[in-house]
Amino acid sequence: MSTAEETTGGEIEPWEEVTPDAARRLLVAAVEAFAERGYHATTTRDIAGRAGMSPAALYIHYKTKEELLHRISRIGHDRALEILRTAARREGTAAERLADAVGSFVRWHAGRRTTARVVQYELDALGPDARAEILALRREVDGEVRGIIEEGVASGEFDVLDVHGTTLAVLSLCIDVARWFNVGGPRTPEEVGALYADLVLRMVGAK
Amino acid sequence: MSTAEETTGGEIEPWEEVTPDAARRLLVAAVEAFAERGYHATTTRDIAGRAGMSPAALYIHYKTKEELLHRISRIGHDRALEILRTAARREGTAAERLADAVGSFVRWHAGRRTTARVVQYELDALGPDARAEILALRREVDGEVRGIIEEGVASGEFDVLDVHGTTLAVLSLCIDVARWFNVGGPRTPEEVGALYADLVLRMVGAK
DNA sequence: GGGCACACTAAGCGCTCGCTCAGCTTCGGC
DNA sequence: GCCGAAGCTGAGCGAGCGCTTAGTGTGCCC
Repeated sequence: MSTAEETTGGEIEPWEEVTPDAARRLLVAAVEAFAERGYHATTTRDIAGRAGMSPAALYIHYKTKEELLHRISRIGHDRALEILRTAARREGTAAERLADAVGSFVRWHAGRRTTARVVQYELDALGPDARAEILALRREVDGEVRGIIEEGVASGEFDVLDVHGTTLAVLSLCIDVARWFNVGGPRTPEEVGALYADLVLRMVGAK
Repeated sequence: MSTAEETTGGEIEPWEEVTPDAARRLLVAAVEAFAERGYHATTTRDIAGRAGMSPAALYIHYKTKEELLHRISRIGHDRALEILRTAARREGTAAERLADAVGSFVRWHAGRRTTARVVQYELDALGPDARAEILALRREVDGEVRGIIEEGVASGEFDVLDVHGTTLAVLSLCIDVARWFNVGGPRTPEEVGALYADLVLRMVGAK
């Protein structure tokens, strides 16, 4: 395991908002472990060990193992939403903004694959309250993409019959990258982002 | 919880190849539990309880909890491959066969969502040998879809620059249905299948 | 330099996990 | 009517889980 150094589309080293240092190390260790084995198959001893600490140290910075997942999920969803908002609110045609949104969203899912995996696939491990909070963020994510598509349809740029269904499909395509993308594989996050942006423009019938 | 009765595209009641009856009940219970909570969060007591048996009964029919997952994954992948092969080998243009493949594959992921969820998302819980066996089946799945796309490109029906990447995206779209599809939701498996078939034809630039 | 807040560890508690095993019931063959 | 095989249960073992607690080391304020 090496320190991650891939370019991920203008992102600074993440998790810097998590302090103190020991809490961040634990959180980064949890992201890696959850992404590798899943939340339920990860032990608190494993997380603490990866962070170079004893099992009990975890509980000084986090109340429970679930709080770690909640924090990761919250920060990850905030970041995902920020990426989409930036693309949605820039200047340009709907096609340009949709391509930008899909491209950067996919680059994030590929380049920060470990984080994205936890964020997208471990939602069910959260308790009802945390889950509801995260689901609200997901609806905002959906809204950003739907907004761009609706504008493209309104302006005549796009040819889409089922806006909701197509929005779902676009997000689906992006999110699933976290499942299959292989960091050591033949494709860079940039290449996948460019390919998927093109495919999505075809899906919406961009002129 | 009711007995599943949705139409799923001409499928007979599945798991009938699993005998004796008690073994099938346990396997169906395991599919439900794994799909709901995930493999690692499911206990053997839960599986046995759903099947109306004591915890020890499980071990008369299966050596370990992992063997249950392996059997489910194997049967599910066989079924998925069969669906794609049927579509790929029928008569018709590449566009017709691709639409049929995507439509029926999506209908299966939506209509048999619990099975599909386990099949697509619990692969990592398998040991190395079982995992390798399943990965070989996945390569065959990939090959069937890629084959149709290659034929469409060769015949001039499709306009695709990156065949491998586009194949990945098409499968991605289908598989992710198992993550978000809601049985009580507003869309039927048939509707999603039809929408996704149309989107995929757009992705490959079908004339 | 004494006292105290803070970050951390070693040890371990109570619990539940996957899985086992001795024994009970049922049933077909003769 | 007896017997052995097969299917299943009740009780429980050893292990590992999330988390707690008592105690230790360290650095800062005065």
